[in-house]
Amino acid sequence: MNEPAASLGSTIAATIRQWVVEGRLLPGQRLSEKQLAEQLEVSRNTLREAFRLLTQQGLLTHIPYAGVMVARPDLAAIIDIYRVRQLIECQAVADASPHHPAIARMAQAVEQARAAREEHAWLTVGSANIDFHRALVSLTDSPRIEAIYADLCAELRLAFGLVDDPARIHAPYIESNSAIVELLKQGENQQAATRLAAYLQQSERSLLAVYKG
Amino acid sequence: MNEPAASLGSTIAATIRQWVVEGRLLPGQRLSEKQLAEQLEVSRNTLREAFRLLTQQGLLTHIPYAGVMVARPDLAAIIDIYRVRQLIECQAVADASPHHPAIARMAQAVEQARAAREEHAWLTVGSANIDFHRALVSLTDSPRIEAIYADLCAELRLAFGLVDDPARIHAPYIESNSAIVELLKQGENQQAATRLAAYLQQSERSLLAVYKG
DNA sequence: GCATATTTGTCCGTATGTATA
DNA sequence: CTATACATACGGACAAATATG
Repeated sequence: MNEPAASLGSTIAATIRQWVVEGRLLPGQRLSEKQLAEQLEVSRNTLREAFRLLTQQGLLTHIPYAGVMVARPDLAAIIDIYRVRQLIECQAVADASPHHPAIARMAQAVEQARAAREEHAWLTVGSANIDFHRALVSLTDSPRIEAIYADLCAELRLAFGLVDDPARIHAPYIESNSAIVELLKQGENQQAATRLAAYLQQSERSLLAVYKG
Repeated sequence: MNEPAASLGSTIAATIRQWVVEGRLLPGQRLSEKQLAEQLEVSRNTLREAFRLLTQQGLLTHIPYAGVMVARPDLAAIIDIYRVRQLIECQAVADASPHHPAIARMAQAVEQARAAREEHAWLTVGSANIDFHRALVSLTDSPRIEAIYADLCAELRLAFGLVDDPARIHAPYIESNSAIVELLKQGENQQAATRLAAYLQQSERSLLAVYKG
């Protein structure tokens, strides 16, 4: 009944995952087995297990006999990620009950984002925005969809990593998120879904704009 | 420019995957590392890599220091799988263009199912039904959604494996599938989605009924 | 509750195959 | 084309945890 009792491989995977989303490892960068194994003080076999997990999650790219590298999301990947987000999130909102407990978590994330914006803590604003969408997805009450979305978020953070100014990306959407919460509470699911779709489209556009530069 | 040059681990994974969907390995059955490694004539490390891949895909369950076993989908898992199917498939149909090339593939799958039904080849009927839904999902033009759905199908086959009579499960839905294709061609997406939702609900019910027995 | 046997987890050394300089 | 560096795969070894008596 205690913690998952994670194996060393998954622990290492979590570490590398952290490095990737923190930007400590950059997209396209090659990861040497021997070098990383020495640095993390694990054997190559253990490291390889971690590589397989992260490759499956889309964070690393594995080319047989050529090694693994940090995935480099291209334009097509970003478009695809947003297509999946649109499908999952809009449907989640459309089918939501006005009394679902996740709505409270969404409201809480909005408040956190507002407080962080006051202090110009843009990194926190970004995290709160992600929390908002994660809570939104949990409206579906589906463990599998939540797991899929978690992987998607990791890939997205990889893409966001190339963006220098987090304020531009996240800050303008706080009020939009707040409006979605209110609409859900009132049972106006269709309006909420429309609003969410507009947000996603705009977010995708800003991200794509950065990639063209 | 040649074949994907799959690693041995993924080759072994494909073999085990085949065994699982064929019913050669039963849900809940424990897989001994040493025994399987000898049987497949690979080292334990290579086999473990295959285990990681399949565990990530939901086909195997891994408990640290207790080994891996074939996943045993419970009632909650089946309900969850159908929730994901409903979300993905209905949205795919709702947003589909009447001229999408995937519609032709759907129609083709319906014809294959009809032909197989004539010959009472129920296994082929089942495969054609799966092809129908796979084509339906490709309406989204999203590689990630198609990959997610492929994993979902593997889990579903695991659950279907416990069902003795494939005819009961698949045969009645051929005409329903055919109706969906026609509605899509006419641009009646909402009606098609409604019809699809009814099918999924009925399919879920029959599967759950078997599990209670 | 305790000791033992089995299985998994992890690591190392080595040989082979592949890609790249 | 050759050579080097690296990933891949193997087998064996020991440590850690679990299960069984």
